[in-house]
Amino acid sequence: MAHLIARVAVERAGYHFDKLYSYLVPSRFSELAVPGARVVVPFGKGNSKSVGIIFSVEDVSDIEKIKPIDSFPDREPVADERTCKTALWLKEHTFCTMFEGIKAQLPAGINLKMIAEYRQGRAPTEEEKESFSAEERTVLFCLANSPKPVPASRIAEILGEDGGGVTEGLCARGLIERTDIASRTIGDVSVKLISLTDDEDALEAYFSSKRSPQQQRVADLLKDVGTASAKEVMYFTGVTAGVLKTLEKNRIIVTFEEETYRRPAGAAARGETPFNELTERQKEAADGLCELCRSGQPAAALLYGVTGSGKTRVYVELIRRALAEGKNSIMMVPEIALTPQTAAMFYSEFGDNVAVIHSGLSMGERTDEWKRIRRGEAKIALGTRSAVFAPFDRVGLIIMDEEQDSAYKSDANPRYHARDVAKYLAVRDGGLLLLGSATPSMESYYAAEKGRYRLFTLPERYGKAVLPKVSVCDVSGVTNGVIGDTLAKEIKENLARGEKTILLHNRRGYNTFVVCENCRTVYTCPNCSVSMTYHSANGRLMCHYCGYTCSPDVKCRECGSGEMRFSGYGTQRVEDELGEKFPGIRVLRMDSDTASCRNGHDRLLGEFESGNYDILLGTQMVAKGLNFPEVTLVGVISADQTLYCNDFRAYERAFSLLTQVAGRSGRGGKKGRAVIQTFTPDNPVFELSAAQDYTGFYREEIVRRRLTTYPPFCDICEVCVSGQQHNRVRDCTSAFFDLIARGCEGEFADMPIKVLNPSPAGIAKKGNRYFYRLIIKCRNDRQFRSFMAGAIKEFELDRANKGITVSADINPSIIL
DNA sequence: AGCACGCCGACT
DNA sequence: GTCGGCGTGCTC
Repeated sequence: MAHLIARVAVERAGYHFDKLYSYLVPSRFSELAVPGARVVVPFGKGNSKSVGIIFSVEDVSDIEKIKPIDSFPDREPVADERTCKTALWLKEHTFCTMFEGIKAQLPAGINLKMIAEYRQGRAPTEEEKESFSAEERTVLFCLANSPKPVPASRIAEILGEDGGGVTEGLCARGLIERTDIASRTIGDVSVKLISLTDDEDALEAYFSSKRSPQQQRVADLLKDVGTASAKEVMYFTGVTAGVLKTLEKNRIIVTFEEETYRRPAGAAARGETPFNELTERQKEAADGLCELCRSGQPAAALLYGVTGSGKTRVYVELIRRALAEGKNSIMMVPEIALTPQTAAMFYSEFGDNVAVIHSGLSMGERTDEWKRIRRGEAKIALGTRSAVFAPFDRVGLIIMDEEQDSAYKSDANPRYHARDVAKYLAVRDGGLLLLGSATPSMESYYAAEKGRYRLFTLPERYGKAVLPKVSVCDVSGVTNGVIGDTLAKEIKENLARGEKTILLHNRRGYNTFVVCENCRTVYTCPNCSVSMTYHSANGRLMCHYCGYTCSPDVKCRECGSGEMRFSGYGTQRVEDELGEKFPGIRVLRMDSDTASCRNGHDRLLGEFESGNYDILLGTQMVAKGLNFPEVTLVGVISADQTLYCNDFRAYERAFSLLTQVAGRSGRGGKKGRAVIQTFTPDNPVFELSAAQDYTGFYREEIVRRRLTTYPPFCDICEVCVSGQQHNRVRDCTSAFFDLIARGCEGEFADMPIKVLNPSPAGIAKKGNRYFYRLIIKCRNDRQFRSFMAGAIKEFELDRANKGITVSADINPSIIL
């Protein structure tokens, strides 16, 4: 007799034992068992429940050792065969598990987690009643008084930190019973936001009597910033969730789930008509690209257009033509550029044909948009990196704007690059992949040069806009602050004329480090190997990596001296300096401290655009994608951290950043200026970016890359090893190094590969975990990937490496 | 990772 | 003679 068997990718399978597991399909589920369907299955010795995805279904006669599927949580499958295939592709290329490969393609929030619930079991005997511990009594009492099963998290809450040993013991004796159920996770999508109550009288009344300094700090912070996420509030004030709960109970703070931006209704977005006729050059590019797209053959093209040349105009034209032919399009932009304005622009052009995939959408909205694509109701997906997984059955056109942007590379499992996924899809569906940029990545321009991508160029700025005048200033002599004479003069001039200025500074906080006057030791975070930053907003020292905060009254850990000097400039201190040097100046500061509540970013930009501000001061986030015609001056406080950060892509990134920043200035009719401060004004990067001379930069940089053998002349594979104990992590990294060396001898002897010596990662300790890494120069082909997959499995299987985590990242965006 | 099985030492 | 240590192997 034949039995229906499902081959399932199981969530709880680790990389080295990740494969399809067979499960019996009970006959009542036979209709539901199709590829892409989600299932709950027993897994492992303890048969604890795990979520899984069916990859295939088959008939088998021998069902020995095969466990049955527990249940189907959904009415219809969440994925399909193509999703499964792409998952296998992701596994091959990024060393993730099949389930992780599936999960990456589903909208966040659709995910199920298995959680344990407890209910009362048999009645205890008299002797047992005598012998219960206090904790056991608590648990039993709680379950006896609850009509519904109690989730494990609740029990953990009641018992404090524990919960594990106690419940297990009771379970084993049958006094309580455990069930695993699938529950929708919500936490990762919606954000709990907090603000102070509107009732000012109640607020005053509450704080008129003495309250704990923790509560006071929370109130002060919220007075300062208005609204912040619960996480941020804890981050800034160093209080725990309990304090927030108390305040909520007393109605001093209100909490709410963030309502993110809704789909703007139709064309109501902006009054202007954004799209004029195509220029001659734009038309040429659009025609050529359209032809590639129409061919139905896989193709890749690079659209290189200087800032302000109207690349977006070409994208829209292409999408319009693709749509006319009934083809689906994916339009990707870097996270920072996906603003409600961008979305509104596409809605007004394409109406309901657009689905937006954005981390800012609520779980429901995101799933809805995803479903509209799946049902074929939307033919254009607009979004960030994850939009590459828009569930079209076939995609004709994929556009990546600012393709060099590092946001297209995922730095969590699966560590994919959207560009690589897009290539895979273009080949699969016979589509066109279009990469657009004013400063293409070295890899892409090289490919275009070699003829692997078709190259299209937009060499002129659109309309009347002219290149800004760029001054590069040596600030090595500047002692009173970080704003040099030239920049100060230009700011003053802009103030006098009533024109707006953008200032870029890459460090947040007030003082970027604290150092002992006596022994010169920098005060670092106890959990991470980074210096503590002083924040004036809350008067505390903060770690920007793990969120640890403490009072600024610290003593040196080395010599015990209390003489600590606060030093280094963050955005908060620059803000102060501006206030001192230009009395009455109106500064809007934008960094992750002020912009990290959900719509903070958009809100601040809106305020700058409409509000009465003279200067927008911020970190990276002010540099990209902004388009304010009124801005006539852009200043970079220091270009040196970007330029000299020891990453082989530092020059490329600096060039891109400076070119974009300079391109911000003078977008309207007026001529713009840019001031770039540095200690090394002679670096050729400055002159090249000032002239917006990308090809000049490319020609210099490509020589350097060739000489030092870096991409595009090889691929980089970063193996990251981490764990709790420093010594073990170091030793296991060497072990991995040896393992690779041994592996290279036999079947892989002819593989081009160069393994650099193991070294501590740039930030060697993060949140009490130590990180080491190995850099491998290689050629990312099938042979190398199968070699690495084998090496990782062997490493994980070896008991000597127990408790150590290893991950491999091909062409990571940043090597620090 | 997480769990059960099994083979050795310390204890009743 | 038994309880429990953790080394070893497997996950349908």
